[in-house]
Amino acid sequence: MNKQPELNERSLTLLKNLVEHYIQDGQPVGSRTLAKDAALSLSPATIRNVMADLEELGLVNSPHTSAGRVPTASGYRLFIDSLLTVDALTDVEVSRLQETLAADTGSRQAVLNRASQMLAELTRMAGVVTLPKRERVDLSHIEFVPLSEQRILVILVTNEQEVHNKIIHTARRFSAAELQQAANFLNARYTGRSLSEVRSAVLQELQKTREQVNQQMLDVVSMAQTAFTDTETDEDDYLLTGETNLMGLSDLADMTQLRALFEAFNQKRTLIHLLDQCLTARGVQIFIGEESGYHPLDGCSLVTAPYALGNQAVGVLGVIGPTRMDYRQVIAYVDVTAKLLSAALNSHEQTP
Amino acid sequence: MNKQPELNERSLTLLKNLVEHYIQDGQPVGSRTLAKDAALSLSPATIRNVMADLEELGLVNSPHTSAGRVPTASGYRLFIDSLLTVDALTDVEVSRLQETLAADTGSRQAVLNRASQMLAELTRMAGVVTLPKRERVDLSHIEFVPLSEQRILVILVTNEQEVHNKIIHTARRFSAAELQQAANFLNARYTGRSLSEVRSAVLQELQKTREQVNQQMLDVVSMAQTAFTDTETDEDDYLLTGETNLMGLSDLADMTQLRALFEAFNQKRTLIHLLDQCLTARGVQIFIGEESGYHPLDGCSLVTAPYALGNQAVGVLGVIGPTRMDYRQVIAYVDVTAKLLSAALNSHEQTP
DNA sequence: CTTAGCACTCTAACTGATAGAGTGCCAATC
DNA sequence: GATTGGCACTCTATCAGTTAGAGTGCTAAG
Repeated sequence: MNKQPELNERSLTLLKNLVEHYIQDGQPVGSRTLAKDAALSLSPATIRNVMADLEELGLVNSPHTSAGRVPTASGYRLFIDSLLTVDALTDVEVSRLQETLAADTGSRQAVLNRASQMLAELTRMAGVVTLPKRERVDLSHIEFVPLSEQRILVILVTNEQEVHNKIIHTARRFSAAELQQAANFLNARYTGRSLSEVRSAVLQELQKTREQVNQQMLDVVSMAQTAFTDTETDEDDYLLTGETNLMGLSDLADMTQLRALFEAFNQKRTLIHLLDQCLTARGVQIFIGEESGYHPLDGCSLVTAPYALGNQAVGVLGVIGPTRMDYRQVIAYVDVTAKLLSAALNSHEQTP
Repeated sequence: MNKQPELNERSLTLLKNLVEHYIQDGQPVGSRTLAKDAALSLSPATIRNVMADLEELGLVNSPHTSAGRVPTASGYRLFIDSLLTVDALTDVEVSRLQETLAADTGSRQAVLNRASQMLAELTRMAGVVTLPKRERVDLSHIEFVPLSEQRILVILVTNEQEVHNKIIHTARRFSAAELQQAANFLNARYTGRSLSEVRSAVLQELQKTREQVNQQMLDVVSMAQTAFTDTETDEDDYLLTGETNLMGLSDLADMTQLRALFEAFNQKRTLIHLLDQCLTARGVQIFIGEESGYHPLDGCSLVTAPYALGNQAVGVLGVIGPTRMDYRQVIAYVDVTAKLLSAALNSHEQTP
């Protein structure tokens, strides 16, 4: 393999044109078509030679002997990374989107949901928004409510607005007064501190108290310990809208494939894992086809961008659609939606 | 129209055979096929005459001139109401299902979800379970947590286990002590009584108190009033599983139809309304095809049965699938699942 | 390096022929 | 009068054969 084909300007331009054509029509594009529209006037024959090179590099593909060429995953990748120019949206459009998103009503969840719907509607594909990771969880208030014999309902208010409920079973019965006392103790002592701080503080308390052999105190502390464990791990979830847009896109007409995709949407677990990987990326990130290594997404691409709360990226939003999608448009929409969502959440945070 | 064709025994048997054949093969069934298997030995010609009668009555249908007959919605209806014999499941099967359902772990929601999954798995179609209507909602505990200036988090525990959160805005600022006092007052006075009782009692209190012109008390009561409104209307929802089973059923291969169906699943509102209608029915109820008057369900049937908590039917479960489904089997499964679910919920209730 | 030309391949679409299934109707039969 | 056998007719699915079009690969010439 001494022959290492160069990717000169011309080849790249041709690849770009090919991808753009294919994205528009969904048909394999032949040399004649490319010869016609390119600013560089070349004969079909020349183009065929270039195509042969591109095919050798694995950037394009022929479905059969005499059909035009189709970009491969690598072809899309090169196109997106080096050839694609994304136009910013007009100010008018941006502010229209902002209005939709920030329509003042609603909880944080409602805003996230609107973002997902907006993406789905704009792109006519599936929109997805992960729920924000609560990086710092501050204890606002804790309350114990006795249910039956040894069951106690723990109500945990964090970050001034999020409420968690948890039923715990205790070794012995606690009186209402005891519970009240325990809650008062914890509230007075730990309000405003982060949950992890509280957890370790309570643990220390446990050791200190053990020395003093105060049985009641020890009970309370060990109960609190139970209450604080695993409170954060609940909501690893996402909001998916417009999945049905994916039906009826000719690219995903394969029923079995579509079914696998929808089952994956229901499972959630693997997809959320994939989305989490996008959290650390700076801006828009794209998985093309099989790149994700996640089988149900074969034939699909995922375009994501993280959104922030404060200065910290806490969640990811994006669009799922067929590999043959209008990346230029989708990237622009995903990008601007992420920014608008960050803005909306932060302003919402300041004036609750 | 003086000719009113009789539906004699023979015609009914033939209809029954026809429906059963069609359910199995999905192919229009012709006179010869019917002539072969029927216990009553008739020639195809005779059967053709009967078929002509059935067609005139709108019970069967020919897709085109020379194809066999297919049952219409009315045909299915007659079949289900008068001709179908449902075998009870074997004890072994029932107890196997019971084990799956009652696998001791989990909240009530988890049990409902397992029921839905069980239905989906058994029938290979979509299973649906509505969340129970809380007919009687008893106050177990109420708590007020001050958030910021005039925002108060109300935590309402009902029926010993269900927790509702609600943020209310108040006219003036309340101190933590005041809130504590208010909660104590309400808990002491109203625990164990139904929410609607509490609501009206509080209202009376409001009037009585107004005469005594005790401002603080009045504030508390009016706040409680706010807290108790609209607490019940939240969860009209259902658990749907196995929707993806519907893809790939040849009967629903039509993309646009399938898409409408899935969109309806997402909307939830109309479907829940339809399901609510089944709540009052005694046992298994069936909507065939367009009977529901609900367009996205065209071509689908809905088989439901209510389930009970105590002696009161509080929810509905069922199966959604193509009109051409094995009703005998599905009805048996839906029926037994409803009974098992009722049993599981009630035993769960008694030994929490 | 580029281009024109040519042979070749593959697909999509149309055609016609055929077999099979099923009906409707009529006349014969029980 | 109900039932049946026979026959003509209709509709569908399928297969093979044909054609047109698009596109490629290769080669030789500019």
